Amino acid sequence: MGKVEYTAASAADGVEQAFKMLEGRWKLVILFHLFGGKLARFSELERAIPGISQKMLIQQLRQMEGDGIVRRIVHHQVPPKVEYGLTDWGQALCPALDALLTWAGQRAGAR
Amino acid sequence: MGKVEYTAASAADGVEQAFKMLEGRWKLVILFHLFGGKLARFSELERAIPGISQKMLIQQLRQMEGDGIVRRIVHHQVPPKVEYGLTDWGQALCPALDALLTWAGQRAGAR
DNA sequence: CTGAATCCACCTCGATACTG
DNA sequence: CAGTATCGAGGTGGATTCAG
Repeated sequence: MGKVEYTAASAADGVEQAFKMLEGRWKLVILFHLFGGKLARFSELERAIPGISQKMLIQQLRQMEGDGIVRRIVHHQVPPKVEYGLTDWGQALCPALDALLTWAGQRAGAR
Repeated sequence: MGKVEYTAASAADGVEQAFKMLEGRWKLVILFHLFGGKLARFSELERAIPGISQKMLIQQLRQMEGDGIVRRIVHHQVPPKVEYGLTDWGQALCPALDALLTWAGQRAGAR
């Protein structure tokens, strides 16, 4: 494929869209609980993330599902059982988040 | 250097703090206009970023200044002249933002 | 030119209670 | 267990006006 030139504006656009998908009080926290291909049930996440409400949990999950980051696995049975995991594209977030973590860490070292 | 173990919670914490510094409707856009060590005056940024208000511009700049991402260079003269640029730490953001851009790009390729 | 100060509409989030 | 419904407080961004 051809080389692509990014203007400041278009690059900002791309990153901004990516950012929007990860914005929200709880998305990152949820994401980290799902990294490594781990699956978690709704109630497991609820317990694993102190302070989150059901409303927020389901809302953030739904949005990320809509963005193609998270996948939802429904087991038709009683009592209901639903598991959440990352899509391949969701897993691909790791390096980016790692870079951010590195950046955050550089602050302490720099002063 | 020593190997560091991150729990899901602590990693989320670090990235979340980093994220908070970049959150906001305009910060990324501003950042991209400052990458590469470029300096820009207040009014230049205002013109370069259509749709932003003075309030937002100064607000986002101040916050990033407080976070140590942006530096403010004041030239004492009339008429007033103030330039903005990135700190070294701010420049170090590039790889992280690049990773995010890559990730965003992978979506189109995957489907 | 740079920036501070108001006023206001909107959206997000939290708490609570309820349903299949 | 998994999710929905509703209400209200607070924050955020936008427009406008004023000041050094």
